[in-house]
Amino acid sequence: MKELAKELKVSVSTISKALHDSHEISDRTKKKILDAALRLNYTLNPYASSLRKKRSGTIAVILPEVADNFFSLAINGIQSVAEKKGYHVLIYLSHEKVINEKSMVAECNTGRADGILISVTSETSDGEHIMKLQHDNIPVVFFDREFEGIPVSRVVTNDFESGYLSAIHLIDKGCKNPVFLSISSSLSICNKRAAGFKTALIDKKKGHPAKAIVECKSGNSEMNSQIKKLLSRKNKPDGIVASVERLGMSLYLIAQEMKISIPGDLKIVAFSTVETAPILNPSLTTIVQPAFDIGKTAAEILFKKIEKREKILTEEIVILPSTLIERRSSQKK
Amino acid sequence: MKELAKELKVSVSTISKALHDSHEISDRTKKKILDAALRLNYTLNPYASSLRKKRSGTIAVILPEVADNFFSLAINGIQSVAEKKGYHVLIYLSHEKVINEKSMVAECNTGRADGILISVTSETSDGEHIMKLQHDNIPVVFFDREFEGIPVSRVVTNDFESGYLSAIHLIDKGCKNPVFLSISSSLSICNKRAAGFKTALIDKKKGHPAKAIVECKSGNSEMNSQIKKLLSRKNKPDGIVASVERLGMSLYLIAQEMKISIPGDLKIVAFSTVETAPILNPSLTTIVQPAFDIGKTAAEILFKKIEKREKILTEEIVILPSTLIERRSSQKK
DNA sequence: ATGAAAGCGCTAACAC
DNA sequence: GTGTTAGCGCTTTCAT
Repeated sequence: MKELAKELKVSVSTISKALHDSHEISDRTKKKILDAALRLNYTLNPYASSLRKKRSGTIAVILPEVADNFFSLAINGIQSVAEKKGYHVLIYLSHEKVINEKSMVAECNTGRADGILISVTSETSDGEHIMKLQHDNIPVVFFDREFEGIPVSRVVTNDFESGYLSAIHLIDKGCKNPVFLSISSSLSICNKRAAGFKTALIDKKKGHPAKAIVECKSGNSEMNSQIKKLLSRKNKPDGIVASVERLGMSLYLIAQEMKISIPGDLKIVAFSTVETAPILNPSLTTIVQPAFDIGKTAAEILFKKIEKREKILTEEIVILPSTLIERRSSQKK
Repeated sequence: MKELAKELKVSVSTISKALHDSHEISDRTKKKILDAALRLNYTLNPYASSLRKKRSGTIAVILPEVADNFFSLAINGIQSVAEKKGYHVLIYLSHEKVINEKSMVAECNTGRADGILISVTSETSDGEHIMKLQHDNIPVVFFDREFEGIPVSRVVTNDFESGYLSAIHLIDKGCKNPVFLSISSSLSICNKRAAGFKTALIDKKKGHPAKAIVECKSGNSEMNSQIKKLLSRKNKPDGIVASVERLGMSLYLIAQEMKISIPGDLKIVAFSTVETAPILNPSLTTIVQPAFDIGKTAAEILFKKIEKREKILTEEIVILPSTLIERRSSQKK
């Protein structure tokens, strides 16, 4: 910048202003400076700007996993609005470990990001680290996987209703003993789905509400053996709702292996955005979350918070509904 | 930092050194400083450090799309090594538009990132923007989708051989008229796969090598109609290799719609890492790229370049082989 | 409309 | 082992 200034015989402040298209600078000077910058291949140093302005122009996204269609789509939504705002996006993958999540949150609490979007791990059992962020005045918005009981804005789907609906669907299709496969009893979205499911059984007086929620630790080998046990016990279910995509996939593989016929012996509904649902064998009935819009909306709320930098900790809650798409895996005989 | 210094009655440089665990500082002082930092909730400002050190501690990844299993897995690989190195990862999605790619590359050429990993769009037809990065002395490594003809390190899979193998596989399974569905004639990985395919037909004197490569523009509606046309023309193929995941999925959906029996009337092999391959209807024969390792290796090479900051523009090329996994979609009658 | 100068928070060279 | 100081590249206030 100094070089540029010398070259053009103007001051650095003039350059800075010109590069920011300030109205204080004449068009002629602006053009001269812009041209010279281009010619000399000069660009502002973003970190010097950040340091001076105390804004990084960056947001961080902390999420469990990117190799999951839901999260990929959500990132697309987030990125679409960040791009429009001229912001950069840092991605952190917690891999479902709360210890990673905490250190990542701490990393973001150094001024590195102007705001954080977060989808918590299935282990996350307290919200202190997240509250600390807010306390230090850096805006946070949950997308999809919220942590309940703390005043943080969030964009989620209608988990309870979807859980309810999934049970009704299985009952309608003739299931006598439907079961909800939960991935974690500390993950609130999962619990809400489970609660909706259970409530439906009670309302309709079907199945065994008290025994209808089966928890299945993630981590593949253990998960698989738990599913196998479930599918071979005496009062085995004739209908299963998979609370997350991964469980649905495992269920299919295991059913195939155990030669259990879907939907004949077992009907399946999965919470999932997986694109291959219509071409699976059999095609899979899914409850599809509006992943892109969840990400997009969460980012929009975050930017609203970033832009009005007052300390208004309003807790905005947006609920975007999921859609049940019926396919062969839950077909009535 | 100044506050901390005042509080503890030491100098700022002592603090800086202590926080970086310098051997110049006594353990007692270090502990005192670390404790106080924790107590006062103090952390280094990363942008001030970046400014001073002329290193950002950040790498950028530019890729077409994250909602694609291959890229998701590659990101996991990249992130795993970035994390180990204590680096942060900026993600940019070009959405297959070269114009986006160019502006993203330019963004990265401001000192924002210490190195760039890039998988080019299917539109990218020159490497100038990328050469400019290298010229400005910021290291670049291609992962998977390289741009050929410029001296940039790259980590790719054995595309030619895999293409060759895919043709041999279809021929072995009895196909008389196998076709390779290409997504773009400017994407080098796709061309290499196609070239391998064609070479196999020539070597084995099967099919119609000159007409065996069919290009299919991406962008969904057009793509679908092109596939339909292919599947209903007079000399329609009895075997297809889908050059990328998305094409394979579309092919399945359309075949289902058109009631074409797989593998009876049409055998399919897809370049894909999709997890649902074994539970598709029918299960899908895939050529699986080592996505995680491609990302991981590319990141490792990038860090090697970042760390030895000399201007050695050695062009390192790593080829990690793909694996053909045979399933029902290509089964012999 | 332009320029001078202070300072954002840190690091590193050097002095003690 | 600890302190002093210059300066990274920029923005912004104030002066002209």
